[in-house]
Amino acid sequence: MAKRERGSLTRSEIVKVALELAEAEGGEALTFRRLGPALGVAPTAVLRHFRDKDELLLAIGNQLLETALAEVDPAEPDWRERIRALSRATRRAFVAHPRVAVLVATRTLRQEAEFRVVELILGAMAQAGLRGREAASLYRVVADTLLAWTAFEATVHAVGLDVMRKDGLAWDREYVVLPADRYPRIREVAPYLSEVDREDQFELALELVLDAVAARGSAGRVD
Amino acid sequence: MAKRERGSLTRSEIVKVALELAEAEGGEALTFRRLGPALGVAPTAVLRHFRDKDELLLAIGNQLLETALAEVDPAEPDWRERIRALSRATRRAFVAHPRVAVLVATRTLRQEAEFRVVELILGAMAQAGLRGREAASLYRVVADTLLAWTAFEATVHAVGLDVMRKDGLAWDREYVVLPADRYPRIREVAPYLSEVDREDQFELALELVLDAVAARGSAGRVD
DNA sequence: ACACTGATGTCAACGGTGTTCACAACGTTG
DNA sequence: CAACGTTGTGAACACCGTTGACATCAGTGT
Repeated sequence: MAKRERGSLTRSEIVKVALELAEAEGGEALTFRRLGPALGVAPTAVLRHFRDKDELLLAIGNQLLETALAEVDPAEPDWRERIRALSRATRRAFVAHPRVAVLVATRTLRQEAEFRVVELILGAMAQAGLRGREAASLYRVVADTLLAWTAFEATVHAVGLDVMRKDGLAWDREYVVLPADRYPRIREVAPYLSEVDREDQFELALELVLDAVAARGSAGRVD
Repeated sequence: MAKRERGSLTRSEIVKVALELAEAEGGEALTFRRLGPALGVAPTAVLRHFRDKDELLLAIGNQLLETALAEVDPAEPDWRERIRALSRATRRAFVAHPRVAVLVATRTLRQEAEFRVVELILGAMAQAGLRGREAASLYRVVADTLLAWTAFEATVHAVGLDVMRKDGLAWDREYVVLPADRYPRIREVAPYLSEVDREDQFELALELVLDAVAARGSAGRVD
C-alpha cells in the first residue's frame, strides 16, 4: 500500500477499509496491526481517530445502520410498509457483512443512525394509533424483534462460514445423525430443517409483531 | 487458593468456577491465566480438559441451557405451557449470568442440551398439529425467536453493566437529552421508554409466535 | 514386584493482541 | 517566523491463547 500524505486519513475511510478487511479476511482479522497497513499507515495511527477498538466497532455498526436507513423512503405513507422496508434493509445490510455484523449487532450503538431508527419506528407507532406508554411498549417489541433477529441471522451467517471451515461439519447435517431413539422428532423433521428459508421466517416473525401493533392501535384509536 | 491433588480437576468444576469468575469480574476476565489460579492450578492445566477456549465456552453455554432445561416439566400436557416454561427458564438462566451469556448466546452449541431443546420444541409443534415442512418452519420461528430474544436480553444486561461502568451514562437517560426538533417522537415517548418491563415484552413476543403456531396447527389438523 | 504407559499438571516460550508514550514532522495560527 | 496543536511513527508494555518439553503420578500387564 502506498504511503499517504498527512491528514488524509479520515474516520469514514477507516470505517470503510475496516469493513472491507473484516469481510475479506474474517472478523478476527480486524486488528490495528493489519488495518494500519491496509490504509497505508502505521497501525497505531488509527488510534488518533478512534479512542479504542470499541469506538471503531461502534462506528462500523453505525455505518451499517446508515446504509440500511438510506434505503428507506420516509415519505412512504403506509406505516407497515415503512417498517417492512426498514427491516428488510437492515437485514440486508447486516447479512451482507456477516463477519463484522456479528461483532456489532449485539451492541447498543447510541449513535446517530440508531436514534434515527428509533425515531422512525416510533413515528410508525404513532401513525398506527399508539400513544404514550403503549407506544413505548410496542415500539420496544418491534425494535427488539428487529434487532434480535438481525443479530441472530448475522451470527448464523458468520459462524456458518467460520465454524464450517473449522471442523468441516455442515451445520444442518449434524441433526440428521442424531440417535433416532432419543430424538425422534428431530429425526422426523430433520430433512425439512435445512430447506427452511430464513428470509421467510424473518418476514413471518415481523408480520406477527406488526399484526399485534395494528390490533392494539386500531383498538385504542378514537376516530 | 490451595493447591489441589492430582486428578481432582474435572470438566464440570472448571465450568462452574469459570461461570463464577466471569460473573464476578466480567466476561473479559474469563481467561486461562486467571481461571487457573481460581481453581488452584496452573493456567494451562485447564487445557488438559478443554482443547481450546472455544470448547470451554461451548461447555459453559451447555451448562446454562442444562439448568434451564432442568426446570421444565416434560410431563406438562399443554404444549403452549411447555414452551412458555422453557422460554422463561432459558431467559432466567441467561439473564442470571449476563456477562457469560453474551459470550455464548449467539453461538450454535451443537451439544447435548441444545438437541434436547430442539426436540422439546419440535414435540410441541407436533402436538399443536404441525407436521413435516410446516413443523420445521414454525419450529425455527419459535426457536429463533427464543434464542434471539434471549441473546439480546443477555447482551442488554451485560453491556448495561459494563458500559455504564465505562462511561457513566445511564442507558435509558440518553434518549431524553436528544434534540427535540430532530427527534420529536423520541422526546415524546422517552419518559415511558425506561419503565417498559422487559420480561413482559419477552412474553408478549413469545405469545405472538405461539398464536401463529396454534392458528396454523389447528387449521391443518385432521381431527 | 516392577517396568511401562497414559493421563495430568507445570513451566517457559512464541506469536499475536490492544494500548501507551515519547518523539518527529507538518499545518495552522498568532 | 515562531509557537502550538494535530497527526503519524516506532518502541515498549501487559496481557492473551496455545504449544511443547518436562515432571509426576495412577493404573496395568507381566
